[in-house]
Amino acid sequence: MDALATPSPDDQDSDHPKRADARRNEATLLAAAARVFVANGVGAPIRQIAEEAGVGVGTVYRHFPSRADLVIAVYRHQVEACAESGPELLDNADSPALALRQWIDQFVDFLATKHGLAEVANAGDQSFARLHDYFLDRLVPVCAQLLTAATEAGEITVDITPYELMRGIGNLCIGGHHDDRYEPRRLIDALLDGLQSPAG
Amino acid sequence: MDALATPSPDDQDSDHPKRADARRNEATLLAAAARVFVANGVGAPIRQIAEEAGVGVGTVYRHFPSRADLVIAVYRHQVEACAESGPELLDNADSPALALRQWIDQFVDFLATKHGLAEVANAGDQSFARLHDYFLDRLVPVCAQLLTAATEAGEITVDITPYELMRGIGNLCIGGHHDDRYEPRRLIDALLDGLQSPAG
DNA sequence: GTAACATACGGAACAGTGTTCCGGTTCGCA
DNA sequence: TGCGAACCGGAACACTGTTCCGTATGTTAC
Repeated sequence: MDALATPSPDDQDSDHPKRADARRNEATLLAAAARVFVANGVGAPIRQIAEEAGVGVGTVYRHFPSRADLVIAVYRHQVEACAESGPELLDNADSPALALRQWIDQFVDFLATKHGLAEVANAGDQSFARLHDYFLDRLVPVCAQLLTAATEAGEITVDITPYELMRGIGNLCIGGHHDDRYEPRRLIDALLDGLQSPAG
Repeated sequence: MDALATPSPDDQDSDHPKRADARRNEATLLAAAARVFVANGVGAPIRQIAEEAGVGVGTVYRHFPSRADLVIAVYRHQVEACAESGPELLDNADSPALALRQWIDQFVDFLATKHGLAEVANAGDQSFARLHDYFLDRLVPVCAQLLTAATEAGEITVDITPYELMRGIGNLCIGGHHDDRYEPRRLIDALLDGLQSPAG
């Protein structure tokens, strides 16, 4: 769980606060990475991010030991927002199943707008294991809550684990950009229909 | 289309038949690649395949200009078999929808047993574009036939293109091994249920 | 203000991979 | 047997991730 505790800009409140230049560089790196990710996807070379930030590669690795840590840091806010919107949607929607659909829709939006994020977060790529885990640890519980509510309301009739559902959604989003013939949302809708169908 | 015509062991019947050593090496390479793919997945280093075959890397590239060509050659028979079984299943099954399900089940079997094939065939990996195209060119028409039949029989009520369905199935299979918590088939079943559900 | 120390920086260097290229070898044919 | 074409092997290049260490900088104590 807390293996996922990633350095956030404001946890240098220990005995030895970070040096000013270090804090500055971390912020610069986050901004540079965000720009590069938008332009070239989350798989962009580390060197490119270092150059964009005007620092050496060593500095990148010191702040973010793995590329996954960098990606997590860049998208942390959005993932948190997504996680927090779950209970909210559950309270406000007309039905739990609807809330689940809205929540998933939001998640798909997030994945779709991040060039290559789904590919890398869900595929077996070992170097992104931490990213994979972060997404799952943060979002599966939320998904579980929505899924349970929908099941208890009798709206979801098929047995499926929250983990599987999240994986499935993530997988379906792979390649959703740069191919007009493939629109993940249609399949995701069908999948959710299937979970609600009494056919079994 | 025929941009996918891949060198098969027996198309040197042109004016300049391949030399004996070349033919021998191609066969050796195919066998070696098959072994390495099973052991280390289809993403294994080219050097490893060359070593396993006892040839230089240059030889690998001469016979198979891209890694995708090698993968295609290794799995060609199975893909062909899958493609050919489509019409057969349609003839023999109780209903078109059932035939579609059986066909997809077979395809999933194929993907699941090939270590990392789904990852590489469906993800955006540029160097595997030919593999992606081969799968699609060969299987989408078959899928289309089954899908059309099922739709005309009124068993499939949701609008979806064969291309999208194949992509979706392939995507869902990603990461299906080495993770007991994720069983693609459950989601694929749900997806197909969704396509059949009148809910829309 | 400055000395001394810890911290952080930059980028060279190493390792693994894909891909190309070419000198040398082998095959097939006359 | 001799010769040209086809083929082979692996060195060499390009690109990427990752580590390491001499140097520079910020921070603190005096």
